[in-house]
Amino acid sequence: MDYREIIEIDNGIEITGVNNFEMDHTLYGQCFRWKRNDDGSAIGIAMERVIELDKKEDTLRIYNTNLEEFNNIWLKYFDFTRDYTEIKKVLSKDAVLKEAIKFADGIRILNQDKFELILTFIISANNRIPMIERAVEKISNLYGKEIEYNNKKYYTFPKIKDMKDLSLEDYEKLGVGFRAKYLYNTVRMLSENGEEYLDYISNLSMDNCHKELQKLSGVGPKVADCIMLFSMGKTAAFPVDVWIKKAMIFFYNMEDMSLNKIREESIKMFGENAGLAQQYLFYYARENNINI
DNA sequence: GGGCAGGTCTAAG
DNA sequence: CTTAGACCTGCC
Repeated sequence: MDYREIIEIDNGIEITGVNNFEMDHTLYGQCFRWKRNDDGSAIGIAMERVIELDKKEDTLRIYNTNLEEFNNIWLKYFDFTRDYTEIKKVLSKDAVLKEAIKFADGIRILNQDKFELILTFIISANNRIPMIERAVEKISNLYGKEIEYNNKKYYTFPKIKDMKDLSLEDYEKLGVGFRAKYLYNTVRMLSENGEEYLDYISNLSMDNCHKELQKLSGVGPKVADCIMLFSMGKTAAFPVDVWIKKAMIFFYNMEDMSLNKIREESIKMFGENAGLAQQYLFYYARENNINI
C-alpha cells in the first residue's frame, strides 16, 4: 500500500503516508494537461474534472474532490491500487534500473482516458511538448465541456461523440500539421466501431491489443504502447522512442537494431513490469541527457 | 536559414 | 517483413 490514511478536508482530501509518488516524476511526461505551479503544486484537467495537487513531505492534498470521488476515480487514475515498493524491489535486481529508480523514485503510471490518450499521443508523434499541449488545449476548448473552478473556466477533453462529425478542415485548424488527417481518420473509425470498441481492445492480449491499435491512423508501435501503458493498464507495454533506444544501447549494450527488436528484447528482459522499467529509464536517460 | 522534435505512412526491395 | 524519405509547424 502506497498510502496510510485518507481524510476529507475543506474542499478536498488529504492523504497521509504517501510513498512512491512525486508530482514532478509523474504528471508531466504521460499527460499534457497538468500545469506546474512555481511552488511545485499542480492543477490539472482529467477525467472530466479539475483538481489541484499539493504534496508536502509524505502528505498529498487533492483539492476540488471528495472521498467518494477519490475512491471512484483518482485511486485508479494515480494507480494507488498498485504497490510500487514491491515492483521496485523486483526491478532493482537489475543494476541499471536500481540507479534509474533512485533517480526518479516517484514515478507512477497514470491510468487515463483511452480516447484522450489516443488523440494526444497521435499528436505527439515527431512533435514538441509545448506544441502538443497547445493542440490538446485547443481541442478541449473547442469541443470539450466547460467547467468552472475558483471563478475560472476550464475545458474537459471531449468524448468521441463530441468530435465524430468534424471535417478534415476542422482538424487542420488545430495546428497539428500533417497529423490532422490521422486524427480525422481515427475519430471516424472509433465512432464507427461504437462505444464498447476501446473497452474491447483493452481486454485483448498484449500482442493483439498492440496490433489492433495500430489499425488506427497515426498509431504506430510506439504510440500503441503508450496507449496500452497509460490508459489500458497494460504494464508490460514498452514504448520505444529515440530516448529509450539510446538508453538501451547505452546502458545495456544492446546493438543498434530496429525499434521493434529493441521492444521485443526489452519486454523479454523486464517482463510484466516492462512499462514501469521504461518510465524509470526514460526519465533517467532524459534527465542525464545521455548521448551515444 | 537548415535542422530538429517523445514517429508514422508510404513505397519499394 | 524491413527500411529509406517525406512530413506540418515553430523555435533554435
